Amino acid sequence: MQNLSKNQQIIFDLIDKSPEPLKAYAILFNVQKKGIKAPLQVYRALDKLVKIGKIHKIESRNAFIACNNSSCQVSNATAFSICEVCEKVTEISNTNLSKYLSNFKDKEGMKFNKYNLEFFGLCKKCKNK
Amino acid sequence: MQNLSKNQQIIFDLIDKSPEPLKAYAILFNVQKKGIKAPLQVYRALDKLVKIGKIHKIESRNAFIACNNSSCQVSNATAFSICEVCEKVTEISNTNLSKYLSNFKDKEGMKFNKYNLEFFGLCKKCKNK
DNA sequence: TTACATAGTGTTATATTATAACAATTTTAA
DNA sequence: TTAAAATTGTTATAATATAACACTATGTAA
Ligand SMILES: [Zn+2]
Ligand SMILES: [Zn+2]
Ligand SMILES: [Zn+2]
Ligand SMILES: [Zn+2]
Repeated sequence: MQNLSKNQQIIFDLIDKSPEPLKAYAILFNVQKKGIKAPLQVYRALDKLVKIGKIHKIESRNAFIACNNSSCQVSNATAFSICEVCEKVTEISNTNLSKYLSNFKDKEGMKFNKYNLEFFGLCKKCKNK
Repeated sequence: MQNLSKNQQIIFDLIDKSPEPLKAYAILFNVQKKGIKAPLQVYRALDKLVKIGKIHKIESRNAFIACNNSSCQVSNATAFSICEVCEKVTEISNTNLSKYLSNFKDKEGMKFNKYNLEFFGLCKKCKNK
């Protein structure tokens, strides 16, 4: 559990308090008043935060959310649900699922040290409309 | 099983015969001799081909591969293994896995009509080096 | 404490990926 | 046959991400 650098902390705080995934340039816009002026400064912090598992990238949306799963300190096994109407994203923490996927072997018996799963559908709210 | 339009067919053929996932601008470069000159022409064909399940997008790589799974004619349930060394991508067709994921319910009992799963690790070849 | 490695910062420029907007043509099906 | 839906062509531009270089801060081990 290492300390974050200045830029990493600024960017993590922003993502962590956001109710929705944030895109890199939205982050850039938001942190310019704090002195972070260039895309690279944002992307470097994002890369590091992803690497240490403080945030995750939602690949299908090119957006970033804070990890909500204390046991997920390394970002090697992630699962999300994504509402196709309101774009609400929720990290899924399900022991059964993560066990199943971590132990999954392909046809040739290969196991994988990392996975990312994205479910798509309607969230509860959007379903009841 | 609808027929493909001219541009869709050209682009599908290219992806289908490629041993590796292709990126949109690599596709564009390759089909320029066939008269497809602009990014949008490529992206429109890709969108359609993804929609009808003839190809899939590898989200973490922004690249496209042909579907190798005859039962996967709609692209609503996809799984891939990706080698982090040589970038080889293989579509996984595993009844047990797809059943498990299609029936998965989250904490609130929600089911999802669609998912995409990407495994990362070393392919057989890269592992034995 | 010095020196070395590692990680982080700041900056400019540029590469890569993807869509907006508009006009025309072709295909499909009632 | 005619109207809707799908596809095409084109120019311009938006959005996402990295290269390259110079410098600074931090940790660590002699
Ligand atoms: Zn997490
Ligand atoms: Zn919703
Ligand atoms: Zn498929
Ligand atoms: Zn490999």
